[in-house]
Amino acid sequence: MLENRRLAVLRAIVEDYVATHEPVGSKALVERHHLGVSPATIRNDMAALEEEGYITHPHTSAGRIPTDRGYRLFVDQISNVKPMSAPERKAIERFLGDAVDLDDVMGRTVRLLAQITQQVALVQYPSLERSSVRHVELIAVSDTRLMLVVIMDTGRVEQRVIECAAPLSEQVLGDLRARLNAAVAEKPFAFVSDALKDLDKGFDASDQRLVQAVMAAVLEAVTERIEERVVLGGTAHLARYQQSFPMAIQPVLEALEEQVVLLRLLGELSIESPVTVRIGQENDVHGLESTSVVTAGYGRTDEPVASLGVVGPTHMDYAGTMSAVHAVAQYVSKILKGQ
Amino acid sequence: MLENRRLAVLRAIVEDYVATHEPVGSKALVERHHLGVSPATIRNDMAALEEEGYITHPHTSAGRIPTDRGYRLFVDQISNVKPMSAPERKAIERFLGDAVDLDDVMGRTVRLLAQITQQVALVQYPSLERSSVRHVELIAVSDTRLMLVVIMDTGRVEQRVIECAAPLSEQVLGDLRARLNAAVAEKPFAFVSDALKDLDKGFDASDQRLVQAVMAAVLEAVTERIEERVVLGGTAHLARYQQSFPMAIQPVLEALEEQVVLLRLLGELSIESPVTVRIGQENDVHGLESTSVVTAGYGRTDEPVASLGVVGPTHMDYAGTMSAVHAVAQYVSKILKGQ
DNA sequence: CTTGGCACTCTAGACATGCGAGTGCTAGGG
DNA sequence: CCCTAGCACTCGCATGTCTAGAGTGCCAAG
Repeated sequence: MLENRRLAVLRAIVEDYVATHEPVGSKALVERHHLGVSPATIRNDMAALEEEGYITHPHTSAGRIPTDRGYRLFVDQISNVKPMSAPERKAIERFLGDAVDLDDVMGRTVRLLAQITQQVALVQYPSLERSSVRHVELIAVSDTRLMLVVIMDTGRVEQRVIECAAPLSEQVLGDLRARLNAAVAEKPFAFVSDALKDLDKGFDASDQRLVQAVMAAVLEAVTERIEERVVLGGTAHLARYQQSFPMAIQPVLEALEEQVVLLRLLGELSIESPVTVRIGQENDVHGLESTSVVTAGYGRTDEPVASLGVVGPTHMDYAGTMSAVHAVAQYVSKILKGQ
Repeated sequence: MLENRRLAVLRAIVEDYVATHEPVGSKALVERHHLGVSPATIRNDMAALEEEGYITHPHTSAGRIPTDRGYRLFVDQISNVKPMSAPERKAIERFLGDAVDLDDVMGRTVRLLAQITQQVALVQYPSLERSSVRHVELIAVSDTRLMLVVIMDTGRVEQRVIECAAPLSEQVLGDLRARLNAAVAEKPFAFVSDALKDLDKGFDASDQRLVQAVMAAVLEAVTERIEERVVLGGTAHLARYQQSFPMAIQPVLEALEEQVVLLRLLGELSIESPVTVRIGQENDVHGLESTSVVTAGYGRTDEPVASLGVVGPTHMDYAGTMSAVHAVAQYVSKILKGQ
């Protein structure tokens, strides 16, 4: 009973603070939320909550605001991720469904997510997937530089540049191209390594080095954790926060420009929950200590291979954001499966 | 003589204001710049300059700041774009030279430009270029959806999705793929239209619609003003301005998220000058009325086909920014030619 | 045309002050 | 044992006032 009310008080504080962005006092609390007790009682509870580290004072004569720890407890209480309304769902599906290719899907997704949550949206794509090689192309870009293009089943395309010691002969190139395609075309990624094994046998000794370099590049293109793109959108929403808030957006913008940082943010997903939330200091990323990150996995198959999410102030609407992220992740997966 | 000094005064005002970001008064002017006259004289000149609309007062008892028109006059006076130092040039060349593909070149360029100018950098690429088709690939992504991939000589790749009314037959697809490649491979873009003209003749009447759709898509991929990517970097620098300045960055960030806006910004280049500068209101783009944009063209050939630039506050260091933009554009062109 | 002087204007910063929101504590009631 | 009411206290914030200083505009003299 007692513990229950304390939780309710914490929840009320978080909700009010998220809504108003102003420290919330005991009197305002009992007025807005119909807790059946007096302000004085609330004050006692508040003192206890503060003792336990869930809320703080900006200064003595101000109301309370939640700490990171408070938000964490609050978020953990949110069990039921409320679904989106039917018209919302329809709009999302239509908007994403119009996309023409993967880049477009991702571009639309990031805009959609930023729009819905009114925060900065991130989408990472594509992680390595089960698919096969469609076609391999070799292009001589100059005397000693070769461009390798690998087209995947999915329509994804990888490019590599290969430096050659000796000038390239068009004949050898044509030969190599033909054999490469014969060997790897339609092969799933997992078998490419095998398929390439004996490819260099049929070539002159003088061309061996080139052939092996190309083979290595092809293998790298399909097996290595290849270029992961991250797109982001809605950075303008950052500006809104700091109008009413003493949060420096410069370090946030800086962090958001680092691909590596973004990949790390999006990389670690929790297993048990469909939506991962990292609050304030829980992000050990320089510049994002005073923001929260909400992410979810998505993918063509049932186990997620890539992830998307949003970055916002710690005083965000967690329930709404979490459901939006979850919903968008699901719809993107659906779209990808449909293709 | 008189006119000369007025210009000198304007220049001095701009320089001081750019350096300090504070309204500059008559006394400070004569102290810092050794104009051989007294503050009172400067005051008269200032009054004249204000009359002509080159400078203003924030309020009666404050110093003067340049207007957009003042900056314009100032910029037009800058004739000699000062070159970069030798070590700087070396560093630039090395940094850009390490790039592995076009995406990488552009990613590096945008970071470099943002780093040098300490402003927001934009790079647009690639505009339509004189090159030819290397290979065309058709992939059935589902029963009724077809993905078209066109690989260019340059290594650039375009993708299109084609919807088909009837289910696809693998036979027809293979046939079409072979004929397409025979027809367009190695053809410069300009001749693709011709080469495709009679391609649909050899197919069954039932497949005509599909074939024509594919032909149209190929043509579109190579001739239409195809997807122009714009990358941007250094948005964190925006935050710095507004710390010391009452400029809202939200509309700027919003504008920078619109691809269309960016393309328009980068699209219009002046012909006579290697570097284009648009100051304040000269950008008729919503959100960028209080910023200046400095752009330059670049490209594989001598006539520029794409452009890059920076967006910054109107009180930027024009001379430095212009030379940086110019230099980077040149080095990018050089790298592209070298490939 | 330039210069020095002078009166005037306006802002930024310092300082004082009253208000009000909010707290903590203590004594009393269910 | 927990809740409630009341009360004194603390502080930040907004407001108002004042002053110093920077800068201007104008005028008369060189």
